Amino acid sequence: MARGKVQMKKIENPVHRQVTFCKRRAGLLKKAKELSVLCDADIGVLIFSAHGKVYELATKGTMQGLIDRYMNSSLSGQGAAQSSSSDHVASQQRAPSSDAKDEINLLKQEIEVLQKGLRYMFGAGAGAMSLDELDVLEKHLEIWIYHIRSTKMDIMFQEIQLLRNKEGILKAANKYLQDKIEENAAATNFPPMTTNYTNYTYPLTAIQNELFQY
Amino acid sequence: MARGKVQMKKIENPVHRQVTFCKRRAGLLKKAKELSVLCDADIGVLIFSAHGKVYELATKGTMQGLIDRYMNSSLSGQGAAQSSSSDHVASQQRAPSSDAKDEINLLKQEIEVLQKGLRYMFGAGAGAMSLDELDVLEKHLEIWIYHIRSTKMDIMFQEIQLLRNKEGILKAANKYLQDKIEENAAATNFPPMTTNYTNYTYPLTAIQNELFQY
DNA sequence: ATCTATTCATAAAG
DNA sequence: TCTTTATGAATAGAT
Repeated sequence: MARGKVQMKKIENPVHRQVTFCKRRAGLLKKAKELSVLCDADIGVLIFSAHGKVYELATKGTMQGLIDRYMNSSLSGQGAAQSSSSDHVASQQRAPSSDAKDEINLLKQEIEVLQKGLRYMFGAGAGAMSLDELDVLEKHLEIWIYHIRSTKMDIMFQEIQLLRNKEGILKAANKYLQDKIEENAAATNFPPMTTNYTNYTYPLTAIQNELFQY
Repeated sequence: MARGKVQMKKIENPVHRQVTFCKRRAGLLKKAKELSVLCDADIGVLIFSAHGKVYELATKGTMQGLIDRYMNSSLSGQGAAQSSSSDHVASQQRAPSSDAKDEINLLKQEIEVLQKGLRYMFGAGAGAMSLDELDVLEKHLEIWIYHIRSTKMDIMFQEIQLLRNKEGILKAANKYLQDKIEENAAATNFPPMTTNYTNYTYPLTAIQNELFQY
């Protein structure tokens, strides 16, 4: 960059490091956006600062959406992308159209690993799995758990939304009915009748008030 | 860049677009690694090409690990994010109904305290931990994550129960009010009034029937 | 993939 | 943090 080539190691001066962090973080996110727009790609960036803050960018939808997509693609893409502390490396395609045979073979391999894993879990084949196989198995289990949790969350959240809607409609209906009763009471010209009506409606109002404080 | 300023829109020529995608993708990942090294940050990058390929980079651990970390941090909702094409937003609180809200806030505080503790631990004892100690720590963290997740589940489940109770009581109250109206209608000796009442109650009954089929 | 003319990003300073 | 500026990096277009 400017005024001297930069050394590729951690900047020791905390002030310099912080300043550089801000600048380069902004630069990185800008580059990500540009790549996304220019090349029609969807990009997610997660940055965890040393101090624990999280910065994120999702060029399409939400980060959660991109994560879901990533999880799904790594289900079929398994081994390829190792990324880790150095490389990028692309993983597989998810499109079933082009290489159906390859995909089938991949799935067969996957099933084999998983069957082996199941045997391993039940103690029969302890020691029979290689480290690599165990890595694959671990990744699969993580993804499975992730999917299960995510699905559970979605279902529960949907149910909560549904119940809230029901509640709103019921409250409205209830209010409507009450108004009708009061209206009728007002329309009636017999004082004793009015008293009668209020005796019926008050308890309900009380119930409602309690209810809606949750 | 070179030979003409680039327009910030999708490159229409597919060949140009592909070339630029490769170049800029490499550039972006390089920048991410640099930022990670220079500023001691942990970065994850996910790139979904328009053709469905997935490219990833995780500067520390695995992408799965970074995702887990992201999920947990967005649970405690600190959010210092930014994002451009749309947003970001780091806090995604979901089921806040007064009761559950308090519990969620409590958990958030607890998580924050624990995160501070962890940062302290890592900062103070980095490099000083043995493999066995790290194993113990890892196990603890797993258990911790498990507890966080199951607590989230519990809170959501409680909210569902609460809403179901509310629903039941509201239905009862509604029925009671309807009965009152019908009772009044029967007690009234003016035919036109009776017609009036039924006109009011039928629509509501219809609403209820629809509702309770969910 | 390689080359090169340009624009871009940014380290250091204010 | 924001601005300025000198200079190293990234890269569009061509080969």
